[in-house]
Amino acid sequence: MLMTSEQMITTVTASTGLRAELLDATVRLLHSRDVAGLTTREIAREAGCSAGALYRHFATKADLLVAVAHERLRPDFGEMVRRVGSSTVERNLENIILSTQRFMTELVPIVTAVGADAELRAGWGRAFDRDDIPPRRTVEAIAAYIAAEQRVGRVSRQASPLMSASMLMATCYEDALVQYIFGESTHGMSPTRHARALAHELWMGLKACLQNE
Amino acid sequence: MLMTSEQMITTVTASTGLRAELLDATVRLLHSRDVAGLTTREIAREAGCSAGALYRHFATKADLLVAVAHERLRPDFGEMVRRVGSSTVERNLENIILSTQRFMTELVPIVTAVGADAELRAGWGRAFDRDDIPPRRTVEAIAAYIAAEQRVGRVSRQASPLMSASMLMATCYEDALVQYIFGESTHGMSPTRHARALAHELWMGLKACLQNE
Amino acid sequence: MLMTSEQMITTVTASTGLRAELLDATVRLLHSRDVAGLTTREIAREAGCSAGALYRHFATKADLLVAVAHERLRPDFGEMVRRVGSSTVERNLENIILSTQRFMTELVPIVTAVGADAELRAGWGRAFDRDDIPPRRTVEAIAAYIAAEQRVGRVSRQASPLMSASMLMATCYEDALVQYIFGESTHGMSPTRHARALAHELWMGLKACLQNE
Amino acid sequence: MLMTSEQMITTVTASTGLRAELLDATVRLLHSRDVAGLTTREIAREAGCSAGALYRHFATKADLLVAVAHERLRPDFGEMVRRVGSSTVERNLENIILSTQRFMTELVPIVTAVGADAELRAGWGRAFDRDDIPPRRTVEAIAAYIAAEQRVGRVSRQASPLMSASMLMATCYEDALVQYIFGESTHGMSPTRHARALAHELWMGLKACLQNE
DNA sequence: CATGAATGAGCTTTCATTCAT
DNA sequence: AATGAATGAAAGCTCATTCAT
Repeated sequence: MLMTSEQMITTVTASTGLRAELLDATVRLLHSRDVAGLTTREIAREAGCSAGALYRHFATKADLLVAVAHERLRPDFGEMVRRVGSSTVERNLENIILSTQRFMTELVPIVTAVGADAELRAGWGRAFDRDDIPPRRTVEAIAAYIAAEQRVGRVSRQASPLMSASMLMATCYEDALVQYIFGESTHGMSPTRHARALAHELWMGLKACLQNE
Repeated sequence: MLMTSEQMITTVTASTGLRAELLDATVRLLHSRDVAGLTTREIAREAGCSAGALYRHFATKADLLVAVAHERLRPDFGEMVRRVGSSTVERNLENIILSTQRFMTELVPIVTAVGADAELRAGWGRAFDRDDIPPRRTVEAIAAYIAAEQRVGRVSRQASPLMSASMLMATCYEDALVQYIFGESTHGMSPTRHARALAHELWMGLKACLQNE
Repeated sequence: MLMTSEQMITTVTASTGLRAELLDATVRLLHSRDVAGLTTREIAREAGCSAGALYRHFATKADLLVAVAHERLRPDFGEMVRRVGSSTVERNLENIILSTQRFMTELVPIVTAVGADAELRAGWGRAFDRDDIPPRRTVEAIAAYIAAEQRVGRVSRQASPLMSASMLMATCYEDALVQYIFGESTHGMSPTRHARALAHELWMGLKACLQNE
Repeated sequence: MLMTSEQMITTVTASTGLRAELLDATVRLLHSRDVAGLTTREIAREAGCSAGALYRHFATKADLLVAVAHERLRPDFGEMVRRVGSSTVERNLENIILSTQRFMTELVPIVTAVGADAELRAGWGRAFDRDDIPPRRTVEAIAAYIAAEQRVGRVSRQASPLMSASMLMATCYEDALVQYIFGESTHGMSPTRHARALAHELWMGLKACLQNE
């Protein structure tokens, strides 16, 4: 089985330290769609500690959000590769999309909050290796699956795993973003239907004219 | 000819009223990539009026930004349909992508700023008809082109114009967003190369096995 | 006549603008010996305006204090030179000392407050030309008088006007500082007696063995 | 031999108790020119103990600084008197000035920090006997040397040892203060040249017209 | 006794908004 | 209608001090 949203993002264990409590509180506030309340004071309150306590664990607010990105936003698509060759590619893509959808629903508020603040943006820019930014990691994980299918002959040689993975991820992100802002998705589809439609469309390109190869 | 970036976003008519001047000034500042500096004072200065004058035309800053979305962020892909049947589909897609890339580069800071503020988000949510939200309009414009090519037989009947248009738009948005936050794109490609690669990958899916149809 | 303390430091005109009011309020607080209360809020309150209003006139607290230094701490010893040749040198020195004493009494709290804050210190360091720092100006004004007396033959050719002026100023500063901190001067003398004693001692060095020249 | 800077300020005995360690740590940090960073935490860290441990020895930070003044800032010019009659007075003065310069360089940040805080100022005011404040002690030590030279006939009877000592000390203090705030001395002289010039000028006054006595 | 996490008041600064002119 | 000075409620962050362990 593919993992659930929680598993993808973080194992929400009973946070022992205040540090973990603060990370959790931040994610919780971010999900509450009330980014205006994403103040250090509010985060501290949500974590059940004082305003100053936050700064014992994170030098700046930017650092806290970088830590959130590092420690709470690391999707693990590792299991997917094991499904290579089994089921159908289209069906596997559909499952990957469903997982990515859930992941993006959680990611959007955070990315939006960081993107809107020049300092946080710069903080993230600095915090990640040039070659290890989160979206690349996600894309590469998905691309790895597609490339594997390509190797076993279930995906056309002409397809670019990276571009297709990129389209998959981007479409899920955009859908989550539109839902975040407008309350409904671009195409009034349910997540399930959207996943099926997207998987189908991607599969069209990936199979290409396999019979001709 | 494809339209320039400015044309895509708004017809910069000679703004007569102060109201229009303020909307234009806001868009201009938003383009300068400094969303943090998007203060009412700065907008007023850019529009050449006083801080207080702004409030004679917009009750709040949120209202101003909603108006910007309504009246200044309406991309017009109309011309694209005229290219149906000419050149090659892949080449036309590439041009559409190049335009969309530019559009998204300008859109990202605005969407990010709105998305980060609960009040602005709610404002946008209220300001647009359920069936007329901006992304849908953009997607539909692109889908219209694809559907037209489908009708003239240059795109596979099995392709979904809407889903493909959606992937195109989303991929451009995501690329612009990553560049906005991390300074470089997910795949170290130049916009031109990325446009070509994306057009190619989309074309793989759209042509499908045309010869079999 | 030598000018009074107020004249030396600033003509306390009825402050019209808020800017002047803020400068005055700052000087007033500084004199109140309660440097802990030298917060922007307190300064604003003393000036009778809101916390934010201060920042319409000064970009930072450091800038405000630099302005205080520039516009409120400019002693004018110009008149002294006119006394060259008249009265006795010792008597003139005594008057200069009395003025300098009053000046230093006002200067000490400000210099102390600035010196104690790394940022303010750096601000002052930047605000003044390398060759035009306040103490140098004061010393040179006094030295100018001594040099003039030297030219008319009432002070020994062997004396260094600059060093003597420096000793005069420093001694007055030190006396004011000790009084500021300990409540009484280093030598339990009254200002008047101290001025006389200091003038006498300086005169000892300045006349040297005039009869031998 | 004249004593070194360390000897002048405090005998750095092997601090056994934590109390002494804290006093030493404070002096050390004060010397590092970063008075702004003089936090209780930093002091504790420098002393190798925890933040809370400090409060077992000193009720407040103010108390700690008062203790520092009492127990660590007692310059001892005692050895100087032994040089009476030997070398030349001017040369001896030069050496005294060099020592005083070093002492003042270290004293300035402390005095500034104390002077800027009303509570610390009051603490120091209370901590010292009216007749035993630190500057008086320093002045008297220097004056003792001058008076001794006076007794052996190498300094004019008309000179006031106390006033001259006062000028010497004040000039050194002022020089150190200006250097602390503005980064360079009032007269762009090196400490060595300044010491020579000051010694010379003082000597002018002290010798007076010795031949006439 | 020592620890160091936690407190919370207070600091400088920003900015949407108001209102006397 | 327009101005722009003034407001004042936050914001992020610091640090002397306390207290359960």
